[in-house]
Amino acid sequence: MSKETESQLLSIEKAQKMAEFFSVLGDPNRWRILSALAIDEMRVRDLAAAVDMSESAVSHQLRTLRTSRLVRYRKQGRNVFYGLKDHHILNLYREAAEHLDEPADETDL
Amino acid sequence: MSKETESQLLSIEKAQKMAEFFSVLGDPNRWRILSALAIDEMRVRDLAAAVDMSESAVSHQLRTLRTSRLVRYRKQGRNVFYGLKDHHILNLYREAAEHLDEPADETDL
DNA sequence: CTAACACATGAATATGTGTTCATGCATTGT
DNA sequence: ACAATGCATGAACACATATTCATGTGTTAG
Repeated sequence: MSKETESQLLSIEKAQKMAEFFSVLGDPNRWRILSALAIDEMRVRDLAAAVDMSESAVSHQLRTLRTSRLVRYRKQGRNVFYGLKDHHILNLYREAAEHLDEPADETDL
Repeated sequence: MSKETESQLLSIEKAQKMAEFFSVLGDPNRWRILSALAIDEMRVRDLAAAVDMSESAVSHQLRTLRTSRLVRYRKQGRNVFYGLKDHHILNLYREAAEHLDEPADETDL
């Protein structure tokens, strides 16, 4: 699917990596966290309040998001500020939103 | 995050829909199936052979992909030909591949 | 120094998900 | 008509994953 070798069967390894990445985006609370961070940088504690989750749960999810390089963080004293890492997440959101907005036709049933 | 209302906290419902959609792309075998269909339209049976899965497993996955409107199908006698539905899947692939190709920096650990 | 605070982490539990296996349903060939 | 083919589906089981709870680490306030 890359520029030159478009449309080849994905290797098991590459398919696995794709799946692992998209799985990270397969959780509603992670999307809520990401959307909150799209507004502004935030501390874990404020993030937890914003999305109505326990600080522990948020911290666990942030670890996942860090591993996938979707967020960055910055320590300042005993606070840790998180923010979005790059533009890819926004592009993925837009692309998916477009797809979801398309009307369903009969063949989908 | 839409054009005008960029950067608002995602509602639980919208976050849920996003997550559901991305979850579909969170399985390696579904990516293998999609990449096979990117090459050409295919029957279930050939698809199963191509990705080395049982026809039943492929059929189950195709159902998921149909529900998400990622594939279309066309019946011809007792055969059913599946194909990619639209361009979004390719754009999502490219965007993710770009992200995965970016080097990890120290703050990710 | 000590207590409180902000966050991270590990273990355990509950819930979700993908495959297999068995079976069902059309359609085609003889 | 009957058997075989191609695909779909439901139940069950195995495995992954998200939250909670308890605890640990580092930092600031008193």
